[in-house]
Amino acid sequence: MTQPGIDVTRSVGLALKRAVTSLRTAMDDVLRPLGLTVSQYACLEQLAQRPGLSAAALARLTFVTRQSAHTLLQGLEERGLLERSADPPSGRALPLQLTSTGAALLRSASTAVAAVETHMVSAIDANRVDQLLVDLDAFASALDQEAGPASGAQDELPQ
Amino acid sequence: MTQPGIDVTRSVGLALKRAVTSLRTAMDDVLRPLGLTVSQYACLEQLAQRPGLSAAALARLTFVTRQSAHTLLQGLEERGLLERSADPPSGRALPLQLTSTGAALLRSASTAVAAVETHMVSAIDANRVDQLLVDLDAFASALDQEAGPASGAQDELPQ
DNA sequence: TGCGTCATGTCAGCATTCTGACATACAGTG
DNA sequence: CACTGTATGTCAGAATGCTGACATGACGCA
Repeated sequence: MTQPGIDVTRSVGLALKRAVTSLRTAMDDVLRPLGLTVSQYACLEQLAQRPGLSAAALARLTFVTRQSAHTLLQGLEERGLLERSADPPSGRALPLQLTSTGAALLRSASTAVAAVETHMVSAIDANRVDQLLVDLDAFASALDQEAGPASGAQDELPQ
Repeated sequence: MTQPGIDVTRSVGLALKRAVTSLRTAMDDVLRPLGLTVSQYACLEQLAQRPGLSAAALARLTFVTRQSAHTLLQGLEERGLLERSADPPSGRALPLQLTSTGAALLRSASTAVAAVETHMVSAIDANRVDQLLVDLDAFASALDQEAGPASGAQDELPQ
């Protein structure tokens, strides 16, 4: 029973999972009144910061497949929160952009999500936040390089 | 565009998600040759450390619903990796335990997973690991209390 | 010009996990 | 003993995300 080193009480992986699960639940709770899921919010947020993104590019940024992004975007488009330019400027990629309705909804969502994140972050010493970000990023980088490219999604990010 | 505070480059939530996504992918990669998913591995691991657990208790420990655990356990039982005592000692709870086959497979899985986690953790200064665990735990606790009980799963953990 | 490759959008099917619901078994209370 | 409450196991359906596959448009190259 004394295996290599899976002490549950000090597994970083488990601690990460717990934190993410709690965060996701909390975000779900504040986004539900707005009729958004966490994935949908992530899409809107990215789209606001990078208008004209294609669906495939958006998928990479939100760490899902472009198929998943496709169905998700369909729902958002039907609700009038975003629109896709009818004219493909270059290849097949259709630039996406928020409608004014979508932008307004995103503002509410951003405020709510920011409150959740602020509350979470306030649970630790402010001086450690920056270091924490660096460490988490180091984790992702270490794991991604190990497994070869295309770890988070099916392609590299285009930057 | 200058909203409350959703600077993507320094969002703790996003950093957490990236790290967890990368970790999950890496674990999937090493567990796939063994025919296990991350969820299945988590079940086996918990079961090895706490033999006699009921399915519902296992669900709480692995942060899923007992319905999900049920279907997952069915698969593991059919593969002969675990067995449930036919006699309910008390209520309806059927104690679960690993078979020797399951224990052997878990040993391989544990070794593989430990290697992934070790590799991830080695990306940061060893002195910060303990603090990181404390901080992540503080995140989860802060979020859980906010949203009321029953955040991670549908019930509190029985400890 | 024609062909191979790649990225994208899209459809279909499958897997996983969730919510909802129901039956059962025990504990507590009258 | 009967009634209520709680915990568990289990089934059914829906939601979400994945893999696989295909068609299309752009680009590089002979």
